Amino acid sequence: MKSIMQIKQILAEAAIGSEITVKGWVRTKRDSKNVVFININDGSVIHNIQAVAEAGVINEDTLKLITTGSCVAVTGTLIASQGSGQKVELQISSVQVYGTADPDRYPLQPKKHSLEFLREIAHLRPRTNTFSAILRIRHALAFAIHKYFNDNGFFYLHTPIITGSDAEGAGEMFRVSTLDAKNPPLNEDGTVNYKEDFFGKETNLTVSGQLEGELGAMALSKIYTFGPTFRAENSNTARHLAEFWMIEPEVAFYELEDNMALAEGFTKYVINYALENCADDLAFLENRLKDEEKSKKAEERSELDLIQKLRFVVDNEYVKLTYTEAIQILLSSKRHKEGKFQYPVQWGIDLQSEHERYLVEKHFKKPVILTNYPKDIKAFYMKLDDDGKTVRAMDVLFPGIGEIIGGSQREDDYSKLLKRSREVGIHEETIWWYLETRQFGTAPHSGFGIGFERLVMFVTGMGNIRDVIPFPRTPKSAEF
RNA sequence: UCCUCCUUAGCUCAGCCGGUUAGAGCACAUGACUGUUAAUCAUGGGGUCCCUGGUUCGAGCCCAGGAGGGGGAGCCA
Repeated sequence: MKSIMQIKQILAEAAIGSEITVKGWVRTKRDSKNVVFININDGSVIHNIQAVAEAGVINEDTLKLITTGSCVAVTGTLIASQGSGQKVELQISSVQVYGTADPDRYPLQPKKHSLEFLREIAHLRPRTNTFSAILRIRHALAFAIHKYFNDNGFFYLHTPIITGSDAEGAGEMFRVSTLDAKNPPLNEDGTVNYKEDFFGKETNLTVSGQLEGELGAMALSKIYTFGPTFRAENSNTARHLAEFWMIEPEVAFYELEDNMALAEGFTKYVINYALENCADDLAFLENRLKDEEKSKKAEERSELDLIQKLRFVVDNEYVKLTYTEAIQILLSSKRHKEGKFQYPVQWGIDLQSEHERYLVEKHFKKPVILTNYPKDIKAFYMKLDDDGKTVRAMDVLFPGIGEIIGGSQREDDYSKLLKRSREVGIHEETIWWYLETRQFGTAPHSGFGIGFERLVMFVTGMGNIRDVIPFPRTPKSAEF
């Protein structure tokens, strides 16, 4: 009996001489008078398998249908390759064409395409080496995240996607409604009457599962969320999506220091997992980046190759310092003294990208965890420090990506939390359920959020977040 | 949302000071080739110069408006 095997399996374990059927998509076909070569990829691994046929084995009509992008099933015998590019190849005995791909219309050619062009054909780009590698790494990272938390006693908590709370303050929200947009029911004062809406109130897509995550942590002690998150911000950058995936651990009895250790251990684990399980894909992306760097000026080239860079993060301790210490470093920097920062540096400012980049990429040259920010530039739920000026916040900054994690120890004192929420204008009737956790068995606890796509960007070395998610959603763009 | 750059063949791009019939490489088609590696060689087909309006004897090129995209900033993850 012929076995259907994935190319990954064949290359790893199939015995010479075995009869095999490969099913996949044709990358290239090369033929000469006596022999034809077909390179097939099935997405299981970055490598293709080369199938070979002597002239006459495949009839001419079938051969014509085998073009770049077509889908085929090839049956044959695995033999040692005479060529130098591969160890084994499939000696074809029969070919079935599942689906043709008209070369005049199929947009993927056996050549390099720009990432911008591939974004316009997002329905086909997973068939390229670059995107299949990214998608495999994305999968591996997602799996590693669940594995890390599971192995460390965390429970996966599903927080709501549609939320009735509008108090997270994490950004603009997408409204969820079944009301007739052209003719909504109105109140007497002319405003929309959401009592008539599906849920009987205004609802939105979630911008964060954190508040609900805290509810879980107050029962299960260690939880994490991993789900889609939506922000209706008009952000047009290579680092923002309107729909992205976020991981948010929340842990009872953790203080800020424990939270920092969790963030460091977690990121190192998942990056190391990719290094150990995605070596071929990472090597491919590293070479791709090297090619790209050749067209850059020498001073803009990165000092480390992709894999070296990932190793470096895994092998070195993150720098930990307070916001106040960071401001001091910036103030005493040559760049500040020469007036080269575009934005002024002063205690109390929210650090700008240029400041974060200076700290991470120039000063320390490794991941940095900044803590204890001024309370006025951070969220209402962060625990106030004893000095009354700063909060127990932490941001993890990665080279090239910037902020990859934002987190904090949460305010567990009911009266302080209530006071702070009033100060920032959040009505207690909208978050009464959140406030109650501080009235019923409150506990010190901490957590953070990490943008999944930003992590995938860092691991793959991709420069645009639209290229690490299969179907990016950004302002003015929701194709596919 | 702001600043900035870009839009010419399927793709990546060139196109001089505004002047005849808009070019190249790759891709594609056809042919050649005794095992190729994004094969090679030869030949060939292929254009709404993003859209609208304007200036001009004449616009791919200049001007105005619009659309789409890239990079940077803000906001953040």
